[in-house]
Amino acid sequence: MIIGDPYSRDCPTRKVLDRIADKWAVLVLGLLMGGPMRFNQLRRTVDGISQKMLSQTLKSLERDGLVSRKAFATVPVTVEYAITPLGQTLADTVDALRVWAETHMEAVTAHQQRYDAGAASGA
Amino acid sequence: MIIGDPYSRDCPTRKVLDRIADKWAVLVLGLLMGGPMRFNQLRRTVDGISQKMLSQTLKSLERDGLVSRKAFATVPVTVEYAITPLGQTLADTVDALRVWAETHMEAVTAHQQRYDAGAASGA
DNA sequence: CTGTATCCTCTACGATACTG
DNA sequence: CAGTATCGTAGAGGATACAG
Repeated sequence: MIIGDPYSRDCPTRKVLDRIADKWAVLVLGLLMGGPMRFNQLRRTVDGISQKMLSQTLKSLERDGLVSRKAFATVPVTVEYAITPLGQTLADTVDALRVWAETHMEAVTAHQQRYDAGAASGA
Repeated sequence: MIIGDPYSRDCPTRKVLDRIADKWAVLVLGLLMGGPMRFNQLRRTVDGISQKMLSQTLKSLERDGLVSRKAFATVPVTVEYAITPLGQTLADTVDALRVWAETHMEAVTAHQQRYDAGAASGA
């Protein structure tokens, strides 16, 4: 049954991949590393996210235990989201990708340009 | 304009994220770590991938310089794909995610179940 | 302020068929 | 065997409006 085989359809590793695939989740997670934030505060900070996606992302992160939600019964309801210890471990891991990007993105871009130039001239 | 800010729309880090987001790319990359493979060989090994996606994925990986393509002018054309040194560095980084998954996936799943149970009862 | 529900579009992907 | 081109569909995600 090979539960650890990423090449089979049902594998926990693929699930993590899908979570990382969600760029909004990664972005929000990274943002919360800097401390708790409120809903609209997140929305304003993450460039381009819609309420729907933010809401959806936060709910998903909370369900996974990566982020915690705390509501305050103030007059206009206030909600604070914070990263959990578990979420912190994932965020740290994902951060390695950011480092990779910063280190190698230039090489990738350069290669893309060479590739595009070559493909255009029929090579 | 903060080009290095992942929270702005145009940021190299987001591009890497998008690449990782592509589970097929990750899967193929991981597979090629074990040595060069041919097109249909990859197709047979990666459970559930379509020719279209495999073709597309390989082309994309090649363009990024993460994978190299070598064609042999045999009677039925033979093509071999191999991971590049650059691709290797990414694969290694991504592997950290696999490790995270194996380490924490159980905790995540457990939390999901608790969450679902709580949400159902209205807590 | 913090969400949820609805609609609507747009694209990613699979299936299929065809070429070198 | 290795790919490309076309078509159809399902789902992701944005915009909007509404509710607690």
